[in-house]
Amino acid sequence: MTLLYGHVLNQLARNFKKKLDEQISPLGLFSSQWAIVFYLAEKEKVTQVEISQYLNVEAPTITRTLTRLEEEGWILRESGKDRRERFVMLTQKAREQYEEWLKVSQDMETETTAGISEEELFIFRRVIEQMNKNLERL
Amino acid sequence: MTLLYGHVLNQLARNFKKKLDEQISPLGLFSSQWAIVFYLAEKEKVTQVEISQYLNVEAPTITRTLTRLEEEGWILRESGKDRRERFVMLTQKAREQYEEWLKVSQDMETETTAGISEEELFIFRRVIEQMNKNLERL
DNA sequence: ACTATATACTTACCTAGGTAAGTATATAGT
DNA sequence: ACTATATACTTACCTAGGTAAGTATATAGT
Repeated sequence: MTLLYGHVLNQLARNFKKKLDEQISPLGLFSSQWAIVFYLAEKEKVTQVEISQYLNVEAPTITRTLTRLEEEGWILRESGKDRRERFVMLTQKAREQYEEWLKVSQDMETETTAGISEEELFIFRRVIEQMNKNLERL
Repeated sequence: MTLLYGHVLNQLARNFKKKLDEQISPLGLFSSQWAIVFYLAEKEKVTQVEISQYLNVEAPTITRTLTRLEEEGWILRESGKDRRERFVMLTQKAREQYEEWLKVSQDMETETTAGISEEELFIFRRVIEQMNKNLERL
């Protein structure tokens, strides 16, 4: 019995993030910020809780990252009728940059999956899904 | 074309780390510290560069984590003849705890891979390896 | 032997993940 | 209606990843 899966998963996730940051941070965003922007582009207007649940990241982390996105002018926040909530949406400026960010990040995905068959990728995704389910139970 | 692999990889790696931290941090170590301790247990005495290369983590991060391990009494550092180097080794105290840490982390691996066939795990590892190779080229 | 370069590590500073506890508002139970 | 509880977000503080630049020592090229 060896320790393996935690280790290799952590390494690959870090490699991916590091390379994406190299590509996308010169365009004004870090990869974790991009994950939020990508979600907002589809959803128009969401609460912080929705972002937190979608990304599976704790609320305080989301608060901090949104503050940075707001300071950079990529998002706006407004309060709803439920005054505990804050709605988040992309600015026009962010929408103008969106295609460029998307291209960089799609290219990363294409490069990453090169030389791997559809069948292998399918199993890869299934294994990840099963592992996530297993971890939820703990 | 969707963005998928970076996202799901990041999520799974975080889930794994979070659960392992829940289990192992009450035993006096965080999961990233455990990765170093696990390596040291096999290697007896290594330089920081060796740790950095093995884990594929930048030197400044290793420096910081080793400082914490030293403060907690889990490792010792001594300088070699090449006075730029610092050799790192486990303390007796750490060796006494080792089996307990190992058990927790092996149990995590077992739980994580439940319900996944050997064949699927084999392909999973191969895909990860190929993705790492692909990313190195970027 | 001398100087430029390389290597090992550190310092300073950034982002991003986490937990624990706090504040303000909404909801549920009576 | 009133009070206890739940919800949404924030603040404070910890670990861990990164880059850029610094220090001290070793090595290579002449």
